[in-house]
Amino acid sequence: MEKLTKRQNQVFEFIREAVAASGMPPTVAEIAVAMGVSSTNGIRGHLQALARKGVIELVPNASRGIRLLDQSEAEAEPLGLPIVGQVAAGSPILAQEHIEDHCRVDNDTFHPAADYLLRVKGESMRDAGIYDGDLLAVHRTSTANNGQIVVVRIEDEVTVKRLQIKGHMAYLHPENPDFDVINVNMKKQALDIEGVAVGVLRRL
Amino acid sequence: MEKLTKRQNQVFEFIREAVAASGMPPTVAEIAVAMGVSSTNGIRGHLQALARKGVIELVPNASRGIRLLDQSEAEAEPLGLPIVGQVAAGSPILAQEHIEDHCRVDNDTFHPAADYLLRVKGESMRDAGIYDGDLLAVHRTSTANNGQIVVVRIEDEVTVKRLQIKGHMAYLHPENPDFDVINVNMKKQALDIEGVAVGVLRRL
DNA sequence: AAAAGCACTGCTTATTTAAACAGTATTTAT
DNA sequence: ATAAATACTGTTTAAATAAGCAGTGCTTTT
Repeated sequence: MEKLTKRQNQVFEFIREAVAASGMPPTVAEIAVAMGVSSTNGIRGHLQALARKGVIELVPNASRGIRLLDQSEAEAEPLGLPIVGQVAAGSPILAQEHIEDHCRVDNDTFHPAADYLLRVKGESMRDAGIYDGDLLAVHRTSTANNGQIVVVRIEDEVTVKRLQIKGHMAYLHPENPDFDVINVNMKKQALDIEGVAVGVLRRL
Repeated sequence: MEKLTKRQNQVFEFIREAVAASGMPPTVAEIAVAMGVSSTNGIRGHLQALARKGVIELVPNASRGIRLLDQSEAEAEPLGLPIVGQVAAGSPILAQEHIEDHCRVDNDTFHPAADYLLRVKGESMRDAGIYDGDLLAVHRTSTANNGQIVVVRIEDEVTVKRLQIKGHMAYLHPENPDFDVINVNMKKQALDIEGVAVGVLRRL
């Protein structure tokens, strides 16, 4: 960005202060008075220079037609919760390569607190209001109660289902009649609970 | 604070949107065009009413002399998005008394950005994956396209439906066969679009 | 040394804009 | 029932405002 002259900077600062103070941009005449300049034309040059240098935009023939363009420095923003996409077989859910993005959602939005957002694949939980592409807020835990929607890993596959445990059998219920219940004999097969669902976030 | 009429609310909303979009308040004539009113005088009355009710301040003889007051959550970033519950007839959706709570969700999680979260009542949008108690992320706007899920005000009632406009008829489609389509003849009944749904947030 | 840019004065003109006047019809409150 | 507030149409006027023209010094760059 081209540098402003000292005077241009004064004019720019005045415009910013005026907008902050009164909620509307100043007129050219108001700037002239504030700058101690007797002609509005003395200011017009500055405005055109500011517009050319990209810090403001001038709206032709509009009163107070000065638009501040924010070239605000990117502030150090908290990353928020990681969005986890496809999980490769055998690797931890929160491995770096699974993190598609971040979403600035406060983790205490949910109870218990969410640790990450899992992008849901498929329609198997449709009737629970969880659709393909939704972000499922997940609280990491290795224990869950019957009836909770859980993120589980069976034979290196990660899936989301409603949990029911009876003795050594685990039944993973989909919420869609087109899908079958998955039966897991925990004496023969490993069933790892990765977390419980604590919320849903969908972008329309 | 004294409640606004429906029309006054529309005018107030437009001013807010205009300030946000262009960085300066609109002229009376611009508001008149946006409201579909042929005389600026039709708007002056609204502005004076809004000033009397304390939501704006009018600067005499100044072009664009409209100052938005009530900076409540204008820069209340740490609070996050307001959660709006039951909306009383005739008052702005974001009126203080409707705000149940806040949720620290970054508004650019959604596109376009969400302005507030509306707590959904009833099951009429169930098959769109929007359930009773869900928080609907809403972008404030007074215009929407066919097929979008919108927040509308009909006869002072606020409701969420899928929008379809054909000529002077508006059809508000529920997403649940147990509910009927609402037909609104816009020549007879006012239909005010309060915003479009941009996301869903559910706490399990 | 010349050219370009900066920072103005002073004046004029056209457009934008707020605001006032004079009405009408409808709704809401007393 | 009456008054007040709401929600306008249509026109006019004057103030506010942007923008153009023609200059004057001064400083910085080429």
